[in-house]
Amino acid sequence: MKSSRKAPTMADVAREAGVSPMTVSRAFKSDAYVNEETRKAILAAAERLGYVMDSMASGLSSRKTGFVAVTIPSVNNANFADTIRGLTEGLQNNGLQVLLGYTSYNLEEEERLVRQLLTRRPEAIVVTGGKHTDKCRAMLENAGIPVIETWDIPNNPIDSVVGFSNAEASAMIVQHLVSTGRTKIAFLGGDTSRDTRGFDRRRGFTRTMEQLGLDATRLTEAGPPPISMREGADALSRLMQKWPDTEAVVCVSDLAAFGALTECQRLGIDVPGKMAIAGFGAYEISDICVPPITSVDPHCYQIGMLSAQRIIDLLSDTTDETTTSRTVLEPELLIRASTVLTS
Amino acid sequence: MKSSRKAPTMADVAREAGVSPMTVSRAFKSDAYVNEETRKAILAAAERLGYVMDSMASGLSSRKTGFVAVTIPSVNNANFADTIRGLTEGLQNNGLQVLLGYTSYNLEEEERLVRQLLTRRPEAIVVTGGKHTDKCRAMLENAGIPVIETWDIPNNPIDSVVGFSNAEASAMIVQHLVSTGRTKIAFLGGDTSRDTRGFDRRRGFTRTMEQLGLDATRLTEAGPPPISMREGADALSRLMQKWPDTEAVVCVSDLAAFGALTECQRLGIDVPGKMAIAGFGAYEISDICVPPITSVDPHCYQIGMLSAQRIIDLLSDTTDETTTSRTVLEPELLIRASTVLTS
DNA sequence: TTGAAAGCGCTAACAA
DNA sequence: TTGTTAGCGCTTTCAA
Repeated sequence: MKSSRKAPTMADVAREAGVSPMTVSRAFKSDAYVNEETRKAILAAAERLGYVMDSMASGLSSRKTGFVAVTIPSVNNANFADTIRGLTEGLQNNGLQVLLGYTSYNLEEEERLVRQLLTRRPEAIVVTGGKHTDKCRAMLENAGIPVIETWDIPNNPIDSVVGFSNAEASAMIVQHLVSTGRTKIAFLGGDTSRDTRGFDRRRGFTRTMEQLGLDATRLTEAGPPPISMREGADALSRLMQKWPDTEAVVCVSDLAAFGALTECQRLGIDVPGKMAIAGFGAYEISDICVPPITSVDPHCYQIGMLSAQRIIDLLSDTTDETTTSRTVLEPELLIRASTVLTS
Repeated sequence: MKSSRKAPTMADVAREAGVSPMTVSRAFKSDAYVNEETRKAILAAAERLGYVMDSMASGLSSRKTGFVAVTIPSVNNANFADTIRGLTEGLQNNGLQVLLGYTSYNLEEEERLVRQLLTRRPEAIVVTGGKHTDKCRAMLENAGIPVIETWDIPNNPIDSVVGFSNAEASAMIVQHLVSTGRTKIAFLGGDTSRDTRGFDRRRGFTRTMEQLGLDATRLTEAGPPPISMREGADALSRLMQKWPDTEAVVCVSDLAAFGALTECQRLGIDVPGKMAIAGFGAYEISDICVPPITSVDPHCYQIGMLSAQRIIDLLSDTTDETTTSRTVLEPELLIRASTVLTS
């Protein structure tokens, strides 16, 4: 906070370089026609003055802010962080910048956040999930910009979708567990409608269990999201008190699954001998812990990348196509030692 | 992307409500003097038109964008995520919004990012660490806004500092390990100057070891940051080949420490019997894994909160004080079973 | 290839 | 309490 004098503007640079402001403006755009020599002179003048372009003013004038608004449930989550990376990387080559906010898994908070973000006139907006408050949905519909719903496959999408079936992810795991001979299978977490994705995973669990004619009532609550490792551990403890003969547990996330694994270690329950454990999210921990935990990879980074791609397509395409596209990713089952009997 | 017609402006709302644009502007500011009835009428009119304020235009005019720029090394890191949470929460009550970017632990990337962020005319900027490229430092110095350097205590700070001594964090751990009777202590990670904080932690290790007259040469490289759990595991494996009699290892982060712990489990090395393991960062995993891992809590959330507080103070304080303040947090040693011999 | 004029949507400053 | 005027710093559009 040294020099507190007013920041130089284009007019200042123009004066310094002996050209008109408009020429300075052109010199800073990669495309525009400017004599190579004058451009050099202008850039030098700008450098001398320590000029930094005001992209807010630029955006106001050109009606292109260069922002893409993104909302995620939590910043402290490796899965969403990967999606953000994919978005950022996919977008930055096109001069677009992510404007990020988090909702704390709260739809009212999402509404507040979306309202705030739209105020910045983003050129597109990416939201997590397909469930929103009515007002939020209305805002998104009327924003007049591309809207991408991710991490889910809404029945009634607002615009574009880049997601996967959370229910199917659970189904894959249940089928795998059954194939290893387990039938007394429990679900841990996903008990609140706040985390619609976790809720969907639990629904996928019960549905698949029922289809296979198995008992789908072993549902252990673990509280509102995000479920911590500790909550996963506590939930497993309660689970074993209630249904001591449980042979396998499907957890709403790898973090909960790891907590459950540690609880088994503390309780002296052999994994996978006595108990199989599976998670969700392909977090690094499930790959490296002992034993490694079976998980499902939803391809978080890809979700971000494909969303970015979609946005770029929509923004560059002049034809005002109303085709609401739907990109569905296939979750990948990662079978690991926590569910495999090596007998 | 339904209604693609032009978004309503204040002028539209003013017309709809039968007042002047200026009155609409006032109606949207919480402080300004507006008749309660006219305000209601205006808000109703805005609602009817689906009006959303353009805070870019507002910022241009008022010279207050409401942005606070923040750079962190990585989004996918629970520690930095906590700092972001602290910042966001501390700032939002004052109508300030975090504009986030990540540098991938790369100073050139930081420079690029800072340049881009300054373009948005933030009212303050928060950066991680005290090491920057010369150009980046110059930009920060000339930005004319409060600059907060965090997560470190630079010798020559740009402006304000909210940090802690990474070297001291290591010192605390070394002293603790020595107090438990270990002398053959190694350090894992922090071998690259890219991660200045990790580097400082390693320096703190060697310095403390030397002060205690112990061998400070057992330094195991783990590659450029971020160090994954897997890299921690691999590094421990190499460490044991090179110095099989090592009794304790100080890891650059809890993630590396957990990786090391799992490797010990795979190698059949008893922790803490044969080997003590300590980490850094107070990640949840180190609290819940078996055995739990001794760590140091740098109070990440507090760093964010205090930075936010400092920014608010600086922005509200009209006196143009040049006092570069320095807030130093005390890391907290969390002694856990991974280093404690229960004999 | 460059410049001049007008205005993006809003608010500061003043006047009523 | 409300309105008027004049920009904020840039780009669009048109003319040179």
